[in-house]
Amino acid sequence: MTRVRFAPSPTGPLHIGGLRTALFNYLEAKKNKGVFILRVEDTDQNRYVEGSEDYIQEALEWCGMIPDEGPKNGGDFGPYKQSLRKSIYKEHIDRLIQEGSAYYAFDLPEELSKARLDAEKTGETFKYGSENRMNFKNSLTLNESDKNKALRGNYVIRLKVMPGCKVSVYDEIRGNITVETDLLDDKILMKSDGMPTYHFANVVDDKLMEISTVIRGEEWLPSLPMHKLIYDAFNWSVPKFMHLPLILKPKGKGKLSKRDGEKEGFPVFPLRWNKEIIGFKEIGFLPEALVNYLALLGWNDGSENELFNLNDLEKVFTIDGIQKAGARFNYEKARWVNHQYIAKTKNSILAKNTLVSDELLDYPSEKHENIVGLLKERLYTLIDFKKEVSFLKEPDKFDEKAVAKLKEKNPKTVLYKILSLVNESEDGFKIKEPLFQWANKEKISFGVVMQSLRLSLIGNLTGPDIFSVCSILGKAVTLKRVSNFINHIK
RNA sequence: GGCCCGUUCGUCUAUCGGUUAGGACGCCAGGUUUUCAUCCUGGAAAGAGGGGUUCGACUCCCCUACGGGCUACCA
Repeated sequence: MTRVRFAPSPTGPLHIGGLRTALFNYLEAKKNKGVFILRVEDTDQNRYVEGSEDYIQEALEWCGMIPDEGPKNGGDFGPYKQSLRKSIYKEHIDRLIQEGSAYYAFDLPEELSKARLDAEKTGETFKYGSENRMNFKNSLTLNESDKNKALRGNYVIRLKVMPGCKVSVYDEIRGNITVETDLLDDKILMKSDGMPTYHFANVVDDKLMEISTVIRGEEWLPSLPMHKLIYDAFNWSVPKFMHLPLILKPKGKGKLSKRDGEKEGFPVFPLRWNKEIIGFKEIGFLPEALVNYLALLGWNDGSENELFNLNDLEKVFTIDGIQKAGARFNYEKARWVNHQYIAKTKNSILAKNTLVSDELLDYPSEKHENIVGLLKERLYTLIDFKKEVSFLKEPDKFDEKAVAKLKEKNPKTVLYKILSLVNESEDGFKIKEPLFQWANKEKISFGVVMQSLRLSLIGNLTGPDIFSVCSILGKAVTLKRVSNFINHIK
């Protein structure tokens, strides 16, 4: 049974790096008809941010990735929030202490940071490990009575790493990762507030929740051998591991951060987080498009196909398609993918999206789908709709440069002809053919004809097909705008 | 600094020892369109460097360079 988990920390809004990790977990689960679990890793109470748990759940739901088990949906392996599992961690750490693979340490944080500074001065890296653990205050060095006294105060519990060995762990994407235990720290497993660290909680929960494959970001690769040591200490078999490449900044150095969005003008979060920070949803991305683009960042199916919705992905996803190197985020391409999805989406569905429907409130609903159909192929994001739909409003100003140019070509006869054709036309405004025939006969260039029409109706020279615009505006409005324009150029 | 991971067009990528190194975004040109956009056609654009292994290396190995990550009582 494939069981995978997405395990974010509720320290703020989930950003697209996390969302992609969730996606690959989800796909691995669905591909194998397995279970997708959401587990909230809230072991750091200082960094807990109100609202982020809900945000994570909502973001996953928006993308169509509903957890099979999790804090909201429940499940047989709960609780799914680490802060609610303290007794479980306690029980397990006690076992390690008893068996001698973990020990209490009483060093003050100040003492440790001083030791760290001292090491830095001599150009060395400080490490609390097998070489020097006997120089510190811990249950290995204190006598029984001092130890018991110390146990009444603050203490942490550290993993006792066996020196002189090699640890090797297999990663499904990268192969074997090997490290010498001499290089490893005696990592803290339990903090002085009684909460486990990530490393410990992660191993215990993955085991207890029967996770078959751990899929997470590459930033965890260096601690993988240490995790293996914890599994070993419990005499547990390890799950499969897959460490995903990171999403990098569009330009410059390093991985994509929350700041990059503000700087470059693109979202890094799926949904709005607060008043200032909007997400892909609010800027007019379809969730399928975001999911599609995120899947493409660091994965491909080996074919030349690039368009996959979540359903397609569930079928074609394989781990051999996952890239090893980090991938730069490219907003232009993301927009292009979104453009493809918008153009493919049915008018009726698009018209219901609030970014679209809000712009259509003043217009008769029977025309909504026509308007959407006329404009959707021009949109890269849904907020573009606001600008595109402005032709419905009477132009408040004209492109005077274009008007001046047009005036030289004596457009009045054209405009009066348009008026009369529109007048004669009953519905549908099939004025295109007669207008062109007339222009041809009168030896008036199409340019003048089209510019007259466009300037009078919209006020400038860009926009969707002008005869469709006529048709949507209706007879009365069209007549009015053309007449107004005739007055304007007097 | 130490450790781990990586490296094909500007970007995302195909190639799994023998290819004119393919596609996509972006860019440029042409076409369709009254115009802008869409759309169609074409173009420029890549194997980090150096050693091996091999009849043959983008592909396998080593070194260097570069990039990324980790190095907290954060995850």
